[in-house]
Amino acid sequence: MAGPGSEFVPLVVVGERAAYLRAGMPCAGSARDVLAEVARVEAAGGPRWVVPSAQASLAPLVADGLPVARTWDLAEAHRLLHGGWAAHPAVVHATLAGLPLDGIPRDREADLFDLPADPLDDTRPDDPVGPGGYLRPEALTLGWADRDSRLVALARLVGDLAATQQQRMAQLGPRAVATAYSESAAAVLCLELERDGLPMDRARAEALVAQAAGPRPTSEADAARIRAERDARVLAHAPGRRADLRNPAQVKDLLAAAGVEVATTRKWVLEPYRATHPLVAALLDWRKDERIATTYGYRWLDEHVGPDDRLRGAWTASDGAAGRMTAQAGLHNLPAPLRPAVAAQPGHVFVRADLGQIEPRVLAAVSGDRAFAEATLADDLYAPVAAKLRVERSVAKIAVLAAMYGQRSGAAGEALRDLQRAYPVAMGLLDEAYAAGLARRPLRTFGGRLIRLDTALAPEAGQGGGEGWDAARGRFARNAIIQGAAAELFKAWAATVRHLVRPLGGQIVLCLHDELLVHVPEQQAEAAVAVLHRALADSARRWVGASAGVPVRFVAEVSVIHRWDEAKG
DNA sequence: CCCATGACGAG
DNA sequence: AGCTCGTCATGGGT
Repeated sequence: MAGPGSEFVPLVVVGERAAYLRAGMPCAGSARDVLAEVARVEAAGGPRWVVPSAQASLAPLVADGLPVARTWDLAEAHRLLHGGWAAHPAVVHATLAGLPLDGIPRDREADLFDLPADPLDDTRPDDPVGPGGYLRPEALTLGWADRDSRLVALARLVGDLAATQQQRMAQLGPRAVATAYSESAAAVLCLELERDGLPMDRARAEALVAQAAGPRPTSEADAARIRAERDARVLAHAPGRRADLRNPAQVKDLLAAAGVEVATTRKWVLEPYRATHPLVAALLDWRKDERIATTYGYRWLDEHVGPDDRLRGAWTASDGAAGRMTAQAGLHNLPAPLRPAVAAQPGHVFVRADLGQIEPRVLAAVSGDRAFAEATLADDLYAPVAAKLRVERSVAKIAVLAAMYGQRSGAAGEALRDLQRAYPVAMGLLDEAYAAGLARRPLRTFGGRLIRLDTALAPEAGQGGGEGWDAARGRFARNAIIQGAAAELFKAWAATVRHLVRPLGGQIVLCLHDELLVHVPEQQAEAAVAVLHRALADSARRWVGASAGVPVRFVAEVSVIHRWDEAKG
């Protein structure tokens, strides 16, 4: 008896029409009817729904609150297999058919007029693949898919494409297939994150914005006055001079007149001068406030925090580089001073969990370095590394990070050489990645994601650039295999947590590279804490899988809080 | 109006 | 340290 999810069911939604194909039997019709049927099938222990993308096919189901459990996402699978971000169905199809991408036909009409076609027009064939072998540009519009037979043909094609992708994944190994599952789940999670938003304390947010940006302006003129006052507090330290603080060149001159000569006015350049002249300190503080005033101010609140006090932004499951999740509306770069405004709803708490020392632990896993894997058994991985290298912990930490990210400056020198001797397998993997970057040779992450280096950081392939760009590409490659693998483990963890907290009435409300924020009724807090730990153990074990010579330990710090700033800094 | 750049927030 | 992302403001081009 096949378990849930072992059955693959292609599902396509085009405007108001939809179709799926189960065991060769089509179900097609109005989107409302078909999706109601999908919900019933899902509730009865669903199959794995094969979709062109979660965004295109599952958005209406997610909007209705259906917790779609298992999917195969053609777009995410494509990004995994072939790298980059472009994953339109036409791109997926052409790639799998071995056709050049620059031959993909464009149909302006389909873009502009997404309307049902004339029902008497029977001149167009029912094959979604056109005469040139490419997917018809109009195939995913109602202009073409306006009748059941065509929707079913489309679903059949989607199923075939997924089958081909699976074969290619399987050639990469079982881990790549598992990664395709969790990447697909992440794409659904992205829709849920966007639907549910991040709970906010609006009054607190307004107060925090006011602290940095002043009171809410009542008019354009009022706004200008407040801005001028903010500027004046900096310019007071440079009497007799005028400068536009938003113009780096003028700021540079202003600083020079005060005796502070800098090449650029970047924060990390100025920071050392903070104490040398009060102007520098005032300027740096001004920039902090200005950031909140312009980017995270009242307009941001009004635009992105809904009437239900939830902060919402669009999410993507994988960026074009190493495959991390991204979010808009400032969800991934909320300034620390605003974090107290992220607050659980009454009767609820946040369970916050973040992965400790995730990148070196991932390095141990993906390299299979036995000695380094042994170090992961410690709560603090750098302690055993320091002991082995006979150096201070801080030195060991800098050396490990330098190895992973390709530091050029600084003095990690001798420790780096010792690191090479102590953990040759892990360091060798990093060196291979660096070499691949130099040679523009593509890489794959542990989970099978293709890291393309022919286009990355290339001014123009072949010409120019020089050593600076080559080395930058090397560092990018070195970092991508770690960052990318960490993103895969993170998403596998998140997908597991998503399933396990639902019965508790909980939901993931934020994903932050190595951190999960789960919103849960307070009486379920302890259960959720246990879930987060268990989910990590399970997903890490599945993810590391057969390569486990020595087990690699992953750890999560989990805390129950009411406001986001409560847990450790 | 588009686009590159500088600056900075987060991990 | 090094890498990724998103966002805003400026200023040089069209």
